[in-house]
Amino acid sequence: MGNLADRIEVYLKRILEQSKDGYIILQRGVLAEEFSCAPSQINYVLNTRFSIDRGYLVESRRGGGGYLRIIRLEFGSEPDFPQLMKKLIGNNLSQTRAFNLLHRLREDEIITRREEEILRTILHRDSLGEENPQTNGLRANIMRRVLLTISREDLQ
Amino acid sequence: MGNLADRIEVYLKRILEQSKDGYIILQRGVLAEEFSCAPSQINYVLNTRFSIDRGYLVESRRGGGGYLRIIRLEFGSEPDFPQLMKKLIGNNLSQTRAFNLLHRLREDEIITRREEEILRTILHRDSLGEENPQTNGLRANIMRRVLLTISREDLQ
DNA sequence: GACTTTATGACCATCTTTGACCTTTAATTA
DNA sequence: TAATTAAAGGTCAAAGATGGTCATAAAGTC
Repeated sequence: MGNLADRIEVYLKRILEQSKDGYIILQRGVLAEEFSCAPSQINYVLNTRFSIDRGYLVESRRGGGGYLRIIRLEFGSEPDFPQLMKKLIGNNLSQTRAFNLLHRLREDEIITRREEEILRTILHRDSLGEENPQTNGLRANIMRRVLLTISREDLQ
Repeated sequence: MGNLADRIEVYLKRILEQSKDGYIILQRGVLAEEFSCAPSQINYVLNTRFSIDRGYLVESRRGGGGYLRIIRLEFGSEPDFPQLMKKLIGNNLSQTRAFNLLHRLREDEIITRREEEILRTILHRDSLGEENPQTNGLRANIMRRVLLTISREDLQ
């Protein structure tokens, strides 16, 4: 965790966890100031660590009184999360996006750490073959079917 | 044992021995610096001394804050695990044989029921494509990599 | 001397960090 | 109130920081 992006991620997740409403509001400039970094670094963290695939939504507003709002999307209670996931997966899934989705499933405790590692192994380029439309299609296919499996009643 | 590769190997194995989680994290550049050698020498050591056949997995990350993670596999004490795996799986694995193997792993309590179902889903024809030498090769590849993953000491 | 193992360096891939420039919105002013 | 200014946040490309690969040289071994 030596790098800045990771530290900012940890910090944001910590206060997000403490917030009771499932979201936090903050200012980009202030946060950048606290970490002594370029403001755009905050955007980098938001894009890579708080993406939709990872289960976060970021709203913002510019101008005076501008802000960032980071919202945690939990589907722990969502009964048809496979449906949502299906939308996220589509017919093409890159390794990066697949890993992000697994990250989210793990954070929501829908899969265990071991299951995440097993699935990462399988969805890795080294298993499926170099990244191209065909393997990305295969990856999407596998991911969709896995979600159906883990949402089976008898496996809860 | 006077050569560099051997000395690096001994060093890494010593700290790996002391680690309680079965893995260590370090930086390639730093290690190379400590041994006053080319960074690629570290890769040489990892490839020749910390290969899968010898019971290790190596993960890495590039860019700022990058690192190497060397993970010990459980079968470290079982020296012919790779041999066994070759015999069981080989370069071609039909769906039927894969399912039988999963069943055995489940009976031996090496994987959970849920893990078995997930893996069945993935190794099914409907995921990988109709049975042919190519998909059977892919299935074998996946199976092999999954077995290695669940042998990771940090996942026990 | 031929073969194998070890070591290096040039070049590549990926992830992070920064800075210059842009857009949007609120506050102020004429 | 329309125009202007100030105060946010957004984008993107380039530079920086790692680790990976591969051909080749150097060193050992038989």
